Amino acid sequence: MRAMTTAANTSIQSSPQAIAGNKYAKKKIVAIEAAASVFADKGFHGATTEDIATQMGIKQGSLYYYFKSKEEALQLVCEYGFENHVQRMQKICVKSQPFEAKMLAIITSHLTTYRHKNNAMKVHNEQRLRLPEERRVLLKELGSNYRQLLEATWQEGIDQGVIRADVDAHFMAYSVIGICNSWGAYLVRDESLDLFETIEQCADLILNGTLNSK
Amino acid sequence: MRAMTTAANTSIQSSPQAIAGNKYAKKKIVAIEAAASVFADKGFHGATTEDIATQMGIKQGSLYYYFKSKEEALQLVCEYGFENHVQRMQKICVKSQPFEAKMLAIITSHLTTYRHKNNAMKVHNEQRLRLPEERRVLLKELGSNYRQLLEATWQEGIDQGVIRADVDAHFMAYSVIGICNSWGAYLVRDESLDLFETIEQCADLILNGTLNSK
DNA sequence: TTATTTTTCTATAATTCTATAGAAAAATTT
DNA sequence: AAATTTTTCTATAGAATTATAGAAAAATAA
Repeated sequence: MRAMTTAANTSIQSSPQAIAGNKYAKKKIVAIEAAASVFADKGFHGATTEDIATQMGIKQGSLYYYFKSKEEALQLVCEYGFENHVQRMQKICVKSQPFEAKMLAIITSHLTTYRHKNNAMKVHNEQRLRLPEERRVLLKELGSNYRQLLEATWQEGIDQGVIRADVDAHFMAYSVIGICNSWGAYLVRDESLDLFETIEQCADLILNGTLNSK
Repeated sequence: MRAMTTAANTSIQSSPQAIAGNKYAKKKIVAIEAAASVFADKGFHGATTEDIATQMGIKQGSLYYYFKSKEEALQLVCEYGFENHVQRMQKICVKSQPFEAKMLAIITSHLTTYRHKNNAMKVHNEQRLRLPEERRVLLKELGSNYRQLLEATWQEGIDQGVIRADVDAHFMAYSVIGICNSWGAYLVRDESLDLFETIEQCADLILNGTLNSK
């Protein structure tokens, strides 16, 4: 059985993750979250590997048991922050439901992600461009996936006549992302901000605008 | 006359700026813009003083003729990027004009600033928190000034009945800033984006929302 | 308990970066 | 043209940082 583990190990992945399985994997997540918190605070270049190690209670050199490099750490943080987010988006968009419900779900998902995995999402948005292209392949795919889903949803709304015909789906996709990211950053910064009130206000702004229609 | 210059110099300000007057001041702006461009690209900690010097065609050590430190460079870039912006905001808000015209002017000013002083504004928004508190005194004042003006404008609109009574002026102030910053960043990134179309679309979204009212 | 594996530690090589000092070059004034 | 001032350059001290190697400690399995 040990021989088997070792075999699977070298053939599939030679990382300690594959060897030790659960325990290592769990602490690696702790490491990713520590890195997320430090990167969110100081930025990628402003953060040191010592900061990250200290945050998780180990010494600087020991960090390299979990990351091959500081750059890899940033990559993992970004992917960790963005992956589930996109999956959730897919579930919302696939489901057949009225436009307004969909949009509310999208905004809720986006802002809730900030509240939960706050640091990693923040790092994804603010620091991912510090990564070289090679390390952004997955992130790019996820990102364009996300935008496409959002844009298609707006087009649906237009086609159904729920949304004004002169609205530009592309513009709105970027706007929603912009609004959510900007309020998301506030949500991270200020714990006292009410999540649900913010969600409602964002949805109201995006759908109804602000003019007194009477 | 030389004696006088020297006197004025030591009593008021001992910087070379005060000594050489015009020429130095002009090249200092070149230095600030070079720093802005490099900081915008690589972030404060990711940028080196060598990058900035190279950008303006001088050697690393010579840069210190214009900046006392890299940190001072960031401070000057942020102030340079934000100052005129806030002044313009004040002019718009003081002038008595209908709410909708005011809001359009605000958005136009904000996005136009990006197109022109693009890098410095971008650096102000993305990198100013890398400065220690002491260096952000002026920036903070400018920022809270800006937000207050914006919030007061929204309150005016509500009081006049142009804007729905249930709209939150505070929320809207932050939202406008968020939308403008996010589209501003796109404007910097993508030269081909049409400025005036973007302005119109932003205003339309903020005022009318997207729902088909009929 | 002993052996093995996993995790952390210490120490350090190698590199990079900021800031300074003093010399050199360029520009300006006398 | 000579003297003075301004601007840039070279060289470098000193500090910080990443990543690695091998020893030590802790945890797990035999």
